Amino acid sequence: MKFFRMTNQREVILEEIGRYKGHPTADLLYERIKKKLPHISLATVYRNLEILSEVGKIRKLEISGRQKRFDRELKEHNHIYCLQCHRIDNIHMVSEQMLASGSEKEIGYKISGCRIEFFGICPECQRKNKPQKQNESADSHVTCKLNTRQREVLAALESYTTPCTGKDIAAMTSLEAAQVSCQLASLKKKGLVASPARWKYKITKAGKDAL
Amino acid sequence: MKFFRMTNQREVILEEIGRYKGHPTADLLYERIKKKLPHISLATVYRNLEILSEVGKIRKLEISGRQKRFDRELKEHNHIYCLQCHRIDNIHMVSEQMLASGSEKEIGYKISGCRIEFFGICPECQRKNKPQKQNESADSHVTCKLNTRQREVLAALESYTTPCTGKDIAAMTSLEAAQVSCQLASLKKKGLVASPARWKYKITKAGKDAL
DNA sequence: CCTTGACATAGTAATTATTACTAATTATTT
DNA sequence: AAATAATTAGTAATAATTACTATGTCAAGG
Ligand SMILES: [Mn+2]
Ligand SMILES: [Mn+2]
Ligand SMILES: [Zn+2]
Ligand SMILES: [Zn+2]
Repeated sequence: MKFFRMTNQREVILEEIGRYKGHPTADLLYERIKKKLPHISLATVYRNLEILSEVGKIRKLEISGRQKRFDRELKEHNHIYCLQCHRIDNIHMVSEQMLASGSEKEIGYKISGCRIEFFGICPECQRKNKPQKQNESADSHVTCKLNTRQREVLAALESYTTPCTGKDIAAMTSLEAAQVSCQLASLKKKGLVASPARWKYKITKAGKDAL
Repeated sequence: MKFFRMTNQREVILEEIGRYKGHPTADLLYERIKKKLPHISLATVYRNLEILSEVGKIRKLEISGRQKRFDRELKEHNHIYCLQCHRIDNIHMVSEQMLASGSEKEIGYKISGCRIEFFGICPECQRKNKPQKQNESADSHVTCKLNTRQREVLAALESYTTPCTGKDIAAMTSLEAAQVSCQLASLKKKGLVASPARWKYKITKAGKDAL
């Protein structure tokens, strides 16, 4: 494992976040830190803000579509931001209560919405994470049924909701039309694609599983 | 008001989002649209995705710290994304229910968290939005009590939680130390800053209001 | 028809925030 | 002290998005 050194730069960065009320951006902090460490580099500030948030000394705040911000407050809390001036304030209630009650008065915001994002590990990634020992066997075992061309065709089909033609697929992939129709035929035989209408193809449940 | 023309480019963009299952990014859509309109420009795709989401024909999805994505589904729903591969899926329950019940099985994600962001208009912006007619009077009325130097000093003080010295403020602003101490004295007389200890200054409630 | 002005476009340049790279520096372990 | 590991400043590069510019399209109104 990697050893974490509390360097002078890191101490000053931490101190400056602590001194600052609110949710400063990396460049704002840089401007301030420069006053104390005139030779520090912006890259150092960025790198250390990242590292400090990884080791849990600060929190990284990623508000959608905006610059990252950093937070000295480690207690669990949510945030509210202004659509107009983009300032960010703390909020200490949970969503439902919040929206229901008239407690918006408390912080003075006129609330127009709320974005909720869950995150975690998707089924595919969970599957990918499991096998660690059988590197080569896994590869040869799973792919023995699908060659790269078939896989490419299947992947292309998977991303469409409506049935599409071989030409469509050829356009989406690096394959030629002839190659595509050849692969489609073979995939259809295996039951991985279906043809709801002449020249129209669509991935099947089995096809999705095979991917 | 601005007139919205449904151009060919816009039709193709809309159609391609509709055909695509999931939450495509601008560049992915561009790659596909190019197959149909080889001369379209990436800037046109970006511009129109923005406009189409403004007029409500699609939804813009801004997942924190990542590329924007677009969604043909207009019904109200939330999203879940994978920390590892960054794929995004729909989710149709509300936060609390979701986390409580074991319904994560349903979508197969291993949920590790949830980000909640409220947004709206902050008190300051609400205030700023009100006066529209008295442009010049507002300016002269509010600022008659605070000159730019005082305002600068006050703003610097406001952003600190701990009391700080005149030197601190001088470092943060474009002002010289002498100027700062002169302004601090005058601000203190007006009750806009307090001095909890010799050489240490701190903004007062009145000072915050004056800003 | 022909002009006028609003809207849109392709192509490109510029911007912004962030990350990657590199050689030098500093701290830690042997 | 020498070897190793972590960190740094400075700079280059990247990625996504937006701004700019000259050109093109279209729908009235005379
Ligand atoms: Mn906070
Ligand atoms: Mn969706
Ligand atoms: Zn995943
Ligand atoms: Zn605001």
